Amino acid sequence: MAMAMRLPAIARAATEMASAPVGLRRLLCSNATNFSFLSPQANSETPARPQADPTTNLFVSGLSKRTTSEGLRTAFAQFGEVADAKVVTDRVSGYSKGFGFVRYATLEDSAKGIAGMDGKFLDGWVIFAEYARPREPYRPQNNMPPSPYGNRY
DNA sequence: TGTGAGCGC
Repeated sequence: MAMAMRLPAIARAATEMASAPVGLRRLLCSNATNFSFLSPQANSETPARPQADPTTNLFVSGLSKRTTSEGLRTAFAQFGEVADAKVVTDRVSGYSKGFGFVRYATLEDSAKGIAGMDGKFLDGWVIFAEYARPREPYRPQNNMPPSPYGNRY
């Protein structure tokens, strides 16, 4: 009886925690060093917005290492048209880094994707779906060693 | 334990 209660209770707790806003999630998932509710201006204003601006692009974390880009696309495709889905993998080992990106065709779809997938289970792991931050500008790695003669010809 | 927070090439 008691054993039968264990798994559902854990699953429920995980889902509840996952359904909390991202800021609160950080509080629940880690031993927070910053108790912002003790701060006077915490209620009036939140200086740093925890959530990125809405985009068609989603950042998905908490993925199982076994989840592939195809699995990611399949899971998110039930809530909208997925234009692109990618699990980020380590270049040398090929293993998943445990997070990825899903780009929907429209903003409406991406909103539905978050609502439908955030805090849900995928391959046995509770995943987090949120709007992705704009990708860092691509700068080609300049592997040229500094010339002893300087950069002038 | 591809040891688990994160933002990709």
